[in-house]
Amino acid sequence: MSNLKLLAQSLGLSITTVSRALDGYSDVAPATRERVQAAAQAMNYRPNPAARSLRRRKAEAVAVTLPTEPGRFGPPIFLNMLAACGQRLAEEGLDLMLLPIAGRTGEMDTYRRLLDGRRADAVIVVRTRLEDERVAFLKERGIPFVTHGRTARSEEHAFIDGDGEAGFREAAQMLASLGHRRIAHIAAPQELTFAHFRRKGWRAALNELGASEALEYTAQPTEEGGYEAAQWLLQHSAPPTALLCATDSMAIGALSALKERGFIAGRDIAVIGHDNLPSAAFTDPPLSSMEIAAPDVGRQLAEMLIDRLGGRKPSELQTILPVRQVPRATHGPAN
Amino acid sequence: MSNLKLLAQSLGLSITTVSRALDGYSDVAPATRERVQAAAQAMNYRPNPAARSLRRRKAEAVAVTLPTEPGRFGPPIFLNMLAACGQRLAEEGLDLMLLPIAGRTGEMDTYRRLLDGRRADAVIVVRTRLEDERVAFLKERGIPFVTHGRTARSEEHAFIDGDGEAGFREAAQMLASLGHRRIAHIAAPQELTFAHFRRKGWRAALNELGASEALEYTAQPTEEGGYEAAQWLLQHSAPPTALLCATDSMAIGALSALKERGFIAGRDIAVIGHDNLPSAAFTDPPLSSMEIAAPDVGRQLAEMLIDRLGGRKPSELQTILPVRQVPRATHGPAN
DNA sequence: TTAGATCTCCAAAACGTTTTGGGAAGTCAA
DNA sequence: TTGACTTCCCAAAACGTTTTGGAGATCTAA
Repeated sequence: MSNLKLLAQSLGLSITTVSRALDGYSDVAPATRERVQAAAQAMNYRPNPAARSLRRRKAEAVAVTLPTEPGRFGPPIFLNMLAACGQRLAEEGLDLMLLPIAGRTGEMDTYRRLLDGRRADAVIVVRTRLEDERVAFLKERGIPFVTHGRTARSEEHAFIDGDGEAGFREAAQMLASLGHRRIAHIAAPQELTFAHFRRKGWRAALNELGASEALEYTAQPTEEGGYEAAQWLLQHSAPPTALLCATDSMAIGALSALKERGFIAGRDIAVIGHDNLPSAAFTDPPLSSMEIAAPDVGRQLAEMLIDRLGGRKPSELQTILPVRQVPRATHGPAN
Repeated sequence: MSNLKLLAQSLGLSITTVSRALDGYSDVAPATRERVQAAAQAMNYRPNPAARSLRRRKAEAVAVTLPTEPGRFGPPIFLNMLAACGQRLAEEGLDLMLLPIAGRTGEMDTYRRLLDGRRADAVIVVRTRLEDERVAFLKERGIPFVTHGRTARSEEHAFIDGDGEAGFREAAQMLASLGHRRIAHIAAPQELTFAHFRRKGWRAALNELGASEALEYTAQPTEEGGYEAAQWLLQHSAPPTALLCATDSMAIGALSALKERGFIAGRDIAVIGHDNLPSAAFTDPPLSSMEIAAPDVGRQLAEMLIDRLGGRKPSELQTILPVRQVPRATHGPAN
């Protein structure tokens, strides 16, 4: 409603001085600055964001693109993470834009539109794949970005990720120490980075243990996928005694398949998931899981974006967060 | 990168003409228009959004404010709804901004900042309460908005909502027809609109049935809340034979409490939830639930916002979507 | 043939900031 | 007293659109 011109008039100052006073330049007298600040407060002045970004040639916004295609979208906590991220960004005057994209094909179109149109100064890339063309595109254009999850070329860009590899290795080792020898993995599609690392951790543990066979089944990271995988694994000639699942959603599906066959998880067969979903504590039996040990991934993500926009180098902005085991009742000893 | 000036120069036309040609005004010759369009395409021209909204005095954006306070945020499908909404808005050239807000107090501050700063042309209000100060504020300021969920003064504003009342009435009636007489309700806090209507539907059914008592317990709409509620209800002197839960999350918590007491849902006691969470089909036994019968709530929400921005009256933009029962295995007959 | 209507086009003025390049006092040192 | 520095302020030029208010042609009707 009110703008710099009005403010300047009412103060008997020039627009320039008012602007500089509010921006904290040193070339305005302390007394004037205070006068200006008081008036701005009184008139409830807020700089017009459009005018500001037109002049500054910055959008003052960060975009996160959401692949909507495969129906479901990641763990439910995801929105909370975005909210936390947005909250921190807001403190810096940055808006968080949600950019949904149609299919895998439309994805790059959206990116181009986004960047040709200068609608965002930086981008958050989620649901990263090992070979991710979005990352390639952003790097080529020189747009600052942070990925949520690593890629095959992580050393070249900023990212934040949980150490799924260590988590799964640890979980598999624990299962082994409980006497399990046939520890199967219910994997998510391997082009997804998180799936790749979780599987890798499981494999590493098996290798260390000198396991001869490594039973696994890949499915969609949903309850359906986990159900299907468990069914397949259980009808194997030498069925596994433990199921290490890429996600809690899959683990919940697996639990359902086990129940159908009369197995009791934690007694007849061990099950462990990842994500520590809110409902994980309320499955029957309560699901053993693991989770990123940091309470504020969203905030850290925001912090990295801010640093990146401030010119900090990508190589200094690479965070791998430790994963903590959340043992419950589905991972008893082997029989 | 390229702008109207460059485009105009390369075509030997004025900026005005180029602008009007691209905007489809009738005062530019068809031949010229085509020439301009071709050139724009070739130079990959995109209007600068900041300049455009500065001049048009519109933000070309819609904001949705996310209460982050009570930790968890609504059903997991919520993000998908937002994505669908954003996708439709994008077709109209509108951005979707995520505005996280700290506490209930910070909420109004954020609204003020948002609107004084002209950062959004319209607002989506989620997690509505019956008496919602956000709605009052927006109405007073005359900002177009659509609420996701009704309020006590719904007739005065645009909203989209599921018919939870009918859904819960129907569910209670079905339970009664199965012989249940003590149908308890696990309620969510009644200031939340959805909770109010679901409870209302349950009460209506009980009244129609001439039930003398109406057992209920209110808790947070989480698994923990449902667990706590079920525990309380079961130690009643005349315990219920059916639990009608405000949300699936609560129902999942309730299932866990039942299991602990050795009850089998669907045989010893009936349980029904609402939302049809992805995991509802994989609880043990699979959870009977209900859901909004429309596949595209997000898109409809976007459509209403667009209409509202186009000047359509709120009274014409009020959608109550039917709720469909999703019967599974937790609602057997009474013993 | 001419007055008016119709077609095309355009110069210039916004929109509200930030930033550049000073300018006018006042201060200090010599 | 003078010249060089500071200190505090400002006019004007961007930034890239859209919109206003015409101006020249060309066409139409009498």
